[in-house]
Amino acid sequence: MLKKQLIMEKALELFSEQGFEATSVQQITERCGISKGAFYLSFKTKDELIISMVENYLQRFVTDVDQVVKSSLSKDIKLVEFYKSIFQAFKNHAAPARVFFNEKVLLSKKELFQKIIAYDVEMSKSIIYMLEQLYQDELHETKYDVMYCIKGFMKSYSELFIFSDIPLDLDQLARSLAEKTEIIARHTTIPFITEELVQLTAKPCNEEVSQESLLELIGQHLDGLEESIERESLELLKVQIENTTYSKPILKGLIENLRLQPDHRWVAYVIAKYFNI
Amino acid sequence: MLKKQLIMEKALELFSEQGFEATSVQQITERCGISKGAFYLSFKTKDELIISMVENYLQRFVTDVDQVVKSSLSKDIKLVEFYKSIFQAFKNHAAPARVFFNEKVLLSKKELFQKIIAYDVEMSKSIIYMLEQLYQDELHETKYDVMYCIKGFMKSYSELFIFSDIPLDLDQLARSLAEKTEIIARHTTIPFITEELVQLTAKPCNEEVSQESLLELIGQHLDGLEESIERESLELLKVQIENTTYSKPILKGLIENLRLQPDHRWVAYVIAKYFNI
DNA sequence: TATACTAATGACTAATCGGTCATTTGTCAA
DNA sequence: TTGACAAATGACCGATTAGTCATTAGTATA
Repeated sequence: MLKKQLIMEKALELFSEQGFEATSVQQITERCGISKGAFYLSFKTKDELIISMVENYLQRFVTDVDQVVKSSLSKDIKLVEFYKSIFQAFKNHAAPARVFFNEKVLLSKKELFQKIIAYDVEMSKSIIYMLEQLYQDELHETKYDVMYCIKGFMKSYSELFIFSDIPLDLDQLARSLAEKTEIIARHTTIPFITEELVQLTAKPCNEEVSQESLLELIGQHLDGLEESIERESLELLKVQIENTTYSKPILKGLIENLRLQPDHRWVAYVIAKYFNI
Repeated sequence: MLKKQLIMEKALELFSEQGFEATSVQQITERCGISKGAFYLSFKTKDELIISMVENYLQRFVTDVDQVVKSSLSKDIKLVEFYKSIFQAFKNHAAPARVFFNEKVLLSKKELFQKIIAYDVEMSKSIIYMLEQLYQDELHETKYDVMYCIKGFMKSYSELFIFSDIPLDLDQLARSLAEKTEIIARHTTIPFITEELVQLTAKPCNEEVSQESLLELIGQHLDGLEESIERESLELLKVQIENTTYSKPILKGLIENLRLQPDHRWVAYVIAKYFNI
């Protein structure tokens, strides 16, 4: 789908310049050099466009970071590489960052809110994974606080990339923040963020996932999905939802199959939530 | 002006629910129980409303914090009280916080952008004042980094108040963050944020680079720069600024020569901006 | 060349927007 | 009761919006 990509790119430019609500479909199609009708061949509504964009760009950001975290880099340099990859991403993709990290209008649309939260949770998990790897048992109660600090560093320092194009030394920035993280991790004694708190913020809308809406979501995903492990997993899960049979480990495995493919991460997240996994 | 206050309050509710662009004047007047005409007796335009609101709420937030900073509290407790006042404000005024700290659509309106930046600068100044008071000469080069960390803590932890209404122990939060700040201040050795950088972000980025200031900057760089490709490039560029002769590709090449050397990256950036390259 | 089919168009609609202004309502002193 | 003045109204305006659909253009097959 080349057309879809083109629209997303140009729309991104406009959203980052003017904001989502203030940008009209007309403007988007003009910048693409296509007709208004052509837009609606690619996306059913304007909302569908922004949803696709969130999936496209946030997905990439989160998985990029996760890749560094899960890489075989030595402990000495992992933290530095972690920060370097994050700010490299902010530098190269300042426009999407501006839109998705700042435009919280998006949060008034429930579906998007959930999705953005979900990606934030993914990011948190990556960071926690890294911290456990780096410090193992040294961090007990302060693990989640260190995670919050890291996210704070990201938020604060990323503004340098988002609101200006001053040339910055990424290496030094990464080393500087790695040192700060190290210091915080080694010396903090007063915890505040508990595991319980993290779980609470992960699902602020304690809205239950209804069986009906979940089956519909799965139906949509199955459409236009060719024969594959993912399809089979999804079909098995669908049966499972209608009539419980398998045990938790099997379910978890099936969901994990889906999670590997970026396109299915969201549906995997929702199913996991439904089964409380 | 009671009517003005009423409108601002109700508008704030709606903005925090739906965002600025997505909220119509009609909706505001309906919630206020007044007519559309009455709205325009208080505010000339919808934009004037949001500007007034920014002034009203951000003003209060910044001055509240500044009051604590400038107070006669002892060093031991000042940091804790600083954080307590900040999160107290976030707790009590979650709605304005949601609007003004997250809705960066506002930034597409130039006048507002400048104003919000101005308040951010005020906040930074308060924090720096506090750090100088607390640590005096102990912090040399890392002063601005500590300030960025504090702002990062604020951004990260404030989400707990903005996106949920979980009951939280403000005292422990403040003590926890005060400890983190203390640790960072005492142990950081690798600085990243320089005074120059802070001044740059304080200025609106669209500012034209004047020929005069540019020549001065180049002059500074030429001093203490021995004979080299970089020096020659810089001298050629200096001549070029005073009297255009070369074509764009040549200029770009000369600037590129400078960019390779970290020390000259900044001057390269400014020159590129001057020539619109 | 004729046919069949998809991709693309842009005039069109109904709704909504920010903003205006002739008119009505409410409140005084005389 | 009247007249004068300000406060408040809401029908109305032109512009703009998201979204539709009859029509046309382009392309592949027969």
